[in-house]
Amino acid sequence: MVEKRVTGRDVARAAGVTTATVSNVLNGKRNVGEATRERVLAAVRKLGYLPDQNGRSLRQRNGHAIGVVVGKSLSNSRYGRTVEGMLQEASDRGYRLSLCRNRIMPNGMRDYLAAYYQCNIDGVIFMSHDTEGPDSESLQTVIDGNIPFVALDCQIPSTKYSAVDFDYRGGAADATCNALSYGHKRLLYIRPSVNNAQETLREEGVRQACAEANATENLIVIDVDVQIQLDDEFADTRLEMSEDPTHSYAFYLDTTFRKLLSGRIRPGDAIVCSWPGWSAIIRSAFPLPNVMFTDLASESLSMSGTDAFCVMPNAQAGKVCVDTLVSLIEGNAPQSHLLPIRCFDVHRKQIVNERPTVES
Amino acid sequence: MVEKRVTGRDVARAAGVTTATVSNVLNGKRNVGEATRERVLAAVRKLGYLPDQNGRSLRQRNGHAIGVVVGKSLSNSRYGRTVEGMLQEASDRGYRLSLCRNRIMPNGMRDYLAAYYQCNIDGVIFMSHDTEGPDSESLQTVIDGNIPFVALDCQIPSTKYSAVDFDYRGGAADATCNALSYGHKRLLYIRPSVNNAQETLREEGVRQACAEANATENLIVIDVDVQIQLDDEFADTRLEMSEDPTHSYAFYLDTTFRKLLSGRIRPGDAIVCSWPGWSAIIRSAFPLPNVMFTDLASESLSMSGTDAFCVMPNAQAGKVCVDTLVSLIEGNAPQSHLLPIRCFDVHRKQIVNERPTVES
DNA sequence: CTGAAAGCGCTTACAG
DNA sequence: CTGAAAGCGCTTACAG
Repeated sequence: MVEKRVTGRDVARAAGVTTATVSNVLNGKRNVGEATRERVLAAVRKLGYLPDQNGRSLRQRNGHAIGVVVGKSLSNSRYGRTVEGMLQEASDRGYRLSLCRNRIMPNGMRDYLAAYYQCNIDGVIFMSHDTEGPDSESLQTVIDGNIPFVALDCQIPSTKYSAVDFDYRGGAADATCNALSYGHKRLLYIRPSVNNAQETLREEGVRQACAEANATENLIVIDVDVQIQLDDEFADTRLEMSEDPTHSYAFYLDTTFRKLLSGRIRPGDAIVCSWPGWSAIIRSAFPLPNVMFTDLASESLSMSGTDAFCVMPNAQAGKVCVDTLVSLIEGNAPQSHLLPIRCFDVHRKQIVNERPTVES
Repeated sequence: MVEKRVTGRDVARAAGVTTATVSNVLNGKRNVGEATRERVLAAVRKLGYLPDQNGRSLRQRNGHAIGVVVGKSLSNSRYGRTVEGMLQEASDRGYRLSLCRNRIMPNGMRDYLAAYYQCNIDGVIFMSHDTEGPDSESLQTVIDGNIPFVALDCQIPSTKYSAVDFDYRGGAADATCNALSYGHKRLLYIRPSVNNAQETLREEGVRQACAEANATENLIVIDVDVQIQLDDEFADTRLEMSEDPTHSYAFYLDTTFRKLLSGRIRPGDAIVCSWPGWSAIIRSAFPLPNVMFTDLASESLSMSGTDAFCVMPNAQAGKVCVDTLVSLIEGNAPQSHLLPIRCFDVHRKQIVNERPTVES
């Protein structure tokens, strides 16, 4: 596309040196005389030389790029935020971010593994979608091939690759503890009827906090069928494409909550919801006095519809993933990280860092 | 990392041919005898050969990758959705997606231009953030260098590069027309006090629809100061990092709306909001009867707090961008696209495709 | 401290 | 229809 590419040879000629010296000046691998160095740098500036990364990668046997498996989930702002954190950290560390899916290629291999073997990427960050991790066959390939691999939010610890996870249990416990501190009689915990590690841990956290506050008998757990969202990869694509707008997630939830919760919420209840935005929908459907809402996760507009919510450290998770992966690529041992989830109380305007004293 | 890389030479040896033949079989560039072809493919399968893309790119002078400038905006679900559309289309077309920012490098060049000159990417899709496009110097570089370039949502048409834009005017007109069709006395249009193409077009659409319905005297335009969000790149990072949670966007908006709109909303009003989620916040702050809300944009949970909203064709925009860019890379002329924005009415449960008849 | 040369893995004219 | 060879642009031992 460009008429005349500037190459290392052009710079060498202009500076009166060889391409080896140009390379050594730019990469600082070995000592170069000050005068020569200056001449080379001047030529680089003058010609606007930017080394071709393909030649570099071919020779060095690494691509200076990280593959990020985003699955079907990038429209979820949570994952977007995570990728943003990754992007910042990766560019600071001289790595590019290359997006992958989790699709099976014609040869039966997942696309992100193929990208690795094709030397497009030096390692993989696998972002799970609702703690759904990589398939076991791919995981075995990762282990056998010693592929630098970070599993984000997959809840599958291993000594063979790195893992970054969220402390769902602790976050839920803190949030529940905060809710109980307001002295409401009952605690309704509304969770999706899906069985994954995330929801199991959250429920454990809720139960644990209730037990510690001697409020186990006040806890009512309500399961919500969210099948529609989990089954249909293209639910909101259909909305977007105007093909079947009534299947929208929020519309479905609103309808579902109205049916499911009718007559079950009472004034004076404390309500803890597993997923972001649920508080606002339920509050708007059941405008009862003296009900305290908490979401165990948050989206951008969460604050307007709830009294407290957990803040997912998504950007931080992205950074930690990149750090951990680069460490693996450099030959270090795998690490595991468990990131804390903080609960923010809208009225008290503060993070509930430690569990507040219960006033029951 | 991998102990023993499988190379084209290994395949050639196993099949009793030269590397040239292996390449020709895999790329289908020239005719290869059926028997030879079978032998090569068998060897490829047996050895699990995946060609190194660096060697390929170095020789072919292109990287089979597209750069996407995501700026500071990927945590906005709208842009995540767009990237999702790009990813699907790009992988279908054999291109990788490489994330770029819009940062100035030490040499004074934007990172996405550097990536192009380093042959990391074959072209650029520039996703604007609130119709904020590339700086004019970079744009000149793009034009002078004949760099394949697609400006998404930048509202800066040119014959030198491609542009994909949204029909904000048409969407706003349709939505306003739909709101007027309910026969409310007044129409309050609540828009951010920012001067960009997007907001200008939306207001034009609103005014145009009012004029066509002879309702211009019923229109009241209210500007909202959203300075906090536009000024502070890290507003929600601070929230996430627990550094200053009270500056959250939603919290700020809630407070602002309560002050700004106090006493100005009356039962029986129709309210049109420029940005997604505003309807829900305002409705919850002013629970008045018989008020009809419309958002001129949508997020995932929009439906629960509003009566009608515009649906941004984000995934489609992503696909169109990739198609357009690939066409440019292949040497075709630049194109311009204007994507329609549909308005969805929650009660009528349908897309307002054509403007409904006004019943005033 | 610097140069001449080899080679990373691929594709593509050039011969036959 | 297939092979032998050149070369994409870089980095890195190897000499000096």
